Amino acid sequence: MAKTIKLSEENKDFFDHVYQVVRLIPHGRVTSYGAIANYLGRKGGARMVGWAMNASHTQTEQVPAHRVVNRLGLLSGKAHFSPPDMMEKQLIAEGIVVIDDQIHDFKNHFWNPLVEL
DNA sequence: TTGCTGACCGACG
DNA sequence: CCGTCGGCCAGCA
Repeated sequence: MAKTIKLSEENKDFFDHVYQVVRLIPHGRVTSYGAIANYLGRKGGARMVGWAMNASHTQTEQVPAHRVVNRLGLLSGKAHFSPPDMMEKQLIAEGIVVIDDQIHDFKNHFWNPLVEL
């Protein structure tokens, strides 16, 4: 039976929640998989965040997955973009310095949902 | 159904 | 510094 649909601004589904958080990343900022996982309560579930990103292309809404990197500021997921250089290109277009697939001053551009939200 | 993999992270030796 | 292991959970053969 159709019970109360809790579809509010916050969707309780992990994947959808990940997408929403990623979309909230400000322009010119980046975050890490672990930070998102931690924010969602899946402290060790950073892999799931990456998995969600992999499925992000299926979403109608565009997901700025290029703003999500690993905790080292390394563009670990760039190989999943097309072309792979797209991720780096997007970041650079937002004023982020990327050297050798690594974000320069990563901590300076880091956006922590635990703090910002 | 089981078992393995995956855009990760942290701990241990 | 490097290799290895456990944890988290979804998708697929």
